[in-house]
Amino acid sequence: MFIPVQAGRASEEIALQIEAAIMDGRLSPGERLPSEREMQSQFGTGRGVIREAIKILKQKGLLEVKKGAKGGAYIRQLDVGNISESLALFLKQHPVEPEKLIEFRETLDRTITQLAIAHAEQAEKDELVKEALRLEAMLLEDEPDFTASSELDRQLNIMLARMARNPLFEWVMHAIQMGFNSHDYALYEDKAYRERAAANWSKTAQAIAQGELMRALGFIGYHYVLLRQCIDEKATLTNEPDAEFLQKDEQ
Amino acid sequence: MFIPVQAGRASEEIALQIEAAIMDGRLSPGERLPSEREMQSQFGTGRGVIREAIKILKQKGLLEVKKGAKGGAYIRQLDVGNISESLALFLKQHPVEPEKLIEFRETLDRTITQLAIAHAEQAEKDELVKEALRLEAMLLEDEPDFTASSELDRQLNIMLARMARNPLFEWVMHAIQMGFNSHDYALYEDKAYRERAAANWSKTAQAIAQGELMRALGFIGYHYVLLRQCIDEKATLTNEPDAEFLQKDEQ
DNA sequence: TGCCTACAATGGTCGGACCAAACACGAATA
DNA sequence: TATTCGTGTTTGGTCCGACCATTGTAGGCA
Repeated sequence: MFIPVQAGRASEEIALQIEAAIMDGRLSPGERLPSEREMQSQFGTGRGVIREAIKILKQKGLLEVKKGAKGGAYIRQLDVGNISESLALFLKQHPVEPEKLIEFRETLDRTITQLAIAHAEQAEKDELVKEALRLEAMLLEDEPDFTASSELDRQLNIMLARMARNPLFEWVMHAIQMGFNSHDYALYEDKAYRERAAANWSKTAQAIAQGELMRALGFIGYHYVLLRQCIDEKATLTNEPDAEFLQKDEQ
Repeated sequence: MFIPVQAGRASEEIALQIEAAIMDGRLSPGERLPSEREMQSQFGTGRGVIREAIKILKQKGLLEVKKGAKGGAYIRQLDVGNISESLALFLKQHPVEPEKLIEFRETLDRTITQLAIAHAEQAEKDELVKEALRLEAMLLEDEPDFTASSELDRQLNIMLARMARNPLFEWVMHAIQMGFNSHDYALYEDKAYRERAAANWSKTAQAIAQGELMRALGFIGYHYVLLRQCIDEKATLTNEPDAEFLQKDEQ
């Protein structure tokens, strides 16, 4: 099945061979690779090289390694998690201005909304409304659970993306949702914004359910108006002179 | 209730430590990690573990490893390549229908075009026109170089994405371009399509350069009309050669 | 029948050895 | 003096053989 290697960078060569075997279906998700000691002799190389190759593929998300008897390297079905992770890593080194992220999210939302209205089943649209109302109720409580509501917000977005009936939008949305969960939920910290944003989510969902594209787009626009306002306010608050005072306070 | 912890895994622990050091700036791009043998004693572990940790980080794109004296592991500035790669990998395992890809690309192109017209410098727009004309000239030859023209087409797309002045669009476009380079260039194989598509690219670029949004969007629409036609034709040709005449009434 | 222990398979780690590439520096040469 | 050629040192790349830790299982024992 595998061809022995001799050139430099053997581990990468081996990783490529295994990756190819996975990609063209000679190995399918759930199956197990031979044990390290066995591959060692199949490839005609040392065990360290095999281990490094496995590490590479594991990092790529293609393999899952288990210890013990019946252990070994199992082929994994890739999920969006890996993309989200590398995106998050990238964004840590290349901070994107919040405005750029918002711009991206807004165009993404608008596109997805159009597609969702056109393609989704009525049942899904009703489900979206139901969940949006649930989020609204959750956020109107006196002591909202921020973790739960952020999670629900994320799920609403992903649900909407799925309704577009195009996996590419679903994946991009997923990656964005996982890549940064910081800015968006600033909106929910302030009571005034929270109530308006929640009500707006419900209205958006209802407009979608009724097939009212332009109204839905209007609500989406308002959501981002709110978000921009909210972030601006926070920025001026923390950049004001008394920020200095706050720092001293912390020491 | 409790989350199981995979004990051991020293290499991953080390990778995390180094990654943290990079992320919070204790190590900056361009700097060099200690040699493997040195880290071996610093971490109090075997050299194999260190090597596996380095492999992980290298795969993540955080390190670049060089051999020889003055070699070693250098901290790298991340680029979009890594994200594109993981997306491409994902897309290979989860094939999407061509129509879904086209739908995605079309909305992406339209959005990017709007932003590019609004944000790009005139010089960039003129450069785009110049390159589009170059592509057109290249494709009008009797014996076009498909590799070179596909590459130029890709670069035009990425150039346009960069003009949107939002790294997120650049990233998505990059990833898409790398993820599948198959369908799009079907357009260039047939002489009739090739000429129309090339001329259309030039017109699109010119409309962008002149700030004519609606005209540009029109040309983009036409590009995808052509692409869909072309793919349909190919599909019917390869699947049932006799049914060719059924598609004739389309134009 | 049901629990428990011993065993075998497998990944994880260690240390030492050697190879191969890349660079530095000095000697030999034009 | 400037250039070229070796030669040595540093460093990653590979191999080997041993041992440890975990895990599933089969067989023994109550």
